[in-house]
Amino acid sequence: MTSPGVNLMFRAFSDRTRLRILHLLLRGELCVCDIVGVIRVPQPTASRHLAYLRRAGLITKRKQGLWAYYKLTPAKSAFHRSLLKCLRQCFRDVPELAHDAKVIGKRGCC
Amino acid sequence: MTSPGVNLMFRAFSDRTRLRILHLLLRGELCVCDIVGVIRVPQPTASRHLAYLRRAGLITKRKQGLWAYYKLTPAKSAFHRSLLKCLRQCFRDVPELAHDAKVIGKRGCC
DNA sequence: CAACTATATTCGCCTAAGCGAATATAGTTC
DNA sequence: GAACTATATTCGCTTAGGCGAATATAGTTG
Repeated sequence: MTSPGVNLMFRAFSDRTRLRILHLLLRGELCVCDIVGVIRVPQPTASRHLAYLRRAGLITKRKQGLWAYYKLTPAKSAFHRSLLKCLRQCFRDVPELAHDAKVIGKRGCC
Repeated sequence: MTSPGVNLMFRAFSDRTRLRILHLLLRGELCVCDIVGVIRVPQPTASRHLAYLRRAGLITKRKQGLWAYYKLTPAKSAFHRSLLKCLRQCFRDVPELAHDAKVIGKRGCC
């Protein structure tokens, strides 16, 4: 009846851990262990949030061997594009995003 | 420790009723009875959501006599501006917003 | 002040969803 | 196939928050 999509996408952005994951993915594809290594959260927690983001249509998964790589879904609507812009703008308002950016700069892949 | 602001604002957008209220307010100030009249939700429900939106810093309240008028808070950050843009873009993705716009077009004030 | 009107708050109930801990799955390597 | 590694799922617990119904508050009008 009504679009669950928009609500679900906003909801996806409303959790701190998920916001950090999304923001990391702005830089491109990452595997789970990279994400875990940067945001320092238990691996099952990361997987749970990644599943949530996938359900919301915000990220896609690519499996290769033991690894799972995630990246942002390319925006397919004006709304989605605007949401991604919000994501970029968050940077200055959410302190841990700056921290994450610094940490991932210093890392190789897992 | 961490910014509750961004999370809270996203969360505020993730409820269907609140999204409808916010979208109505894009047109300017409205009183509670107007909102109730358009989105057809019990008055206490509307008040509850309005209180939520106020806590999130998204709307402000003006009391005049018996009436309470609400309007969008002017954006004070790039992030907030982007969020409002999302709000405008939602229009085509959330069917009831078009309906609401039609209904409010035909109304005088309460 | 009594009746009325617009708005706000409280209460009890129920669901979504977050977390840590444990466990399952799947692919790799020896 | 046994051990190992990366990732996913499940479980039990807890909190946020949605809803309807009832009630409270505050301002207005007679």
